[in-house]
Amino acid sequence: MRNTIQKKLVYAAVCDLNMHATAEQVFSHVTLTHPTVSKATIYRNLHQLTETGELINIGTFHGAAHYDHNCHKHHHFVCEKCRCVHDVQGDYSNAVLQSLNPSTEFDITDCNVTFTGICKTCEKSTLDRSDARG
Amino acid sequence: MRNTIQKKLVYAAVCDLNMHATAEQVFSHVTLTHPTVSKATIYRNLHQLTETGELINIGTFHGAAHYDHNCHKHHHFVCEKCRCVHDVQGDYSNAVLQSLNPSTEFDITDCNVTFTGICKTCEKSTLDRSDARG
DNA sequence: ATTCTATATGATAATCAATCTCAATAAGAG
DNA sequence: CTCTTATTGAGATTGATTATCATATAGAAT
Repeated sequence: MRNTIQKKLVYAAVCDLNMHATAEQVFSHVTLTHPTVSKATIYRNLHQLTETGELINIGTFHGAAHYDHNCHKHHHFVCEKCRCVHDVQGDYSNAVLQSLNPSTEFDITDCNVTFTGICKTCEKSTLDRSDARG
Repeated sequence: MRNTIQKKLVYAAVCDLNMHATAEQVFSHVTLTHPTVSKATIYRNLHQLTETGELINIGTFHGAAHYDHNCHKHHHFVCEKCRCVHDVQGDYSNAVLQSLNPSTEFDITDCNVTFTGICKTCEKSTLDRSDARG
């Protein structure tokens, strides 16, 4: 595994963008200063950095994956309207895993807890619109 | 909302395929007997049936969505190798939600708990391969 | 510093899942 | 049976990601 400048740029972008960036956002950010970096390189490095544990891949169930450089245990909230991603502090995975009956069909090694709902921004804009209607 | 034969076929396919089918699998199954049904119709009806609560959309974080006709509260296990989906009985969402500190940034209305690991089939084939190597 | 070689890159095509478009069809109310 | 409107089929389109492959380069060995 080589420490290329592209890899450093990808990692730096996820940090600079301050949490939860998509591959597309990383691509835009990197190409601002290094216009020749390929999108494939962005994806390849996001993968590699995830495998080495330097980044976390946040699956959101719909659309693009988001990436997080905050690798201490925590969870995420995904807004069902705008699909923005926010941190939820705490570690609920272990509690769930400990209360789980062991399965004979498969070896459960982890559990993903993702919170959903509506973020304050979307909630506010909904209220604004219903106000406007009467 | 009309009760078209296509909608019945889609629902029946998810049941016949016995849990966790993808849109693609539903399409293949339906077109066995009704070759003219369009893929768009499969997707449209899977959506509609999910909205009415007759089906559940199982997000797996990677690849296609799976659909489940078992609508009583339960969770899912996703194998990280073959990405097969299995049921995990119980309802851990409420327990997690109740132990959660209320957020001021967003209204959390639900939480998704998905278990990951390696299924017995994949585990066995891994062992077989390492046996073969020595 | 120079050479070497496997890994990484850039450009782009290909794939995969899902959605959109729109004329034609058909549920189901009247 | 008629009418209205939701639904359909076919295929184009989008969006996210992966694959391909000749070229470039990181880093180890000289």
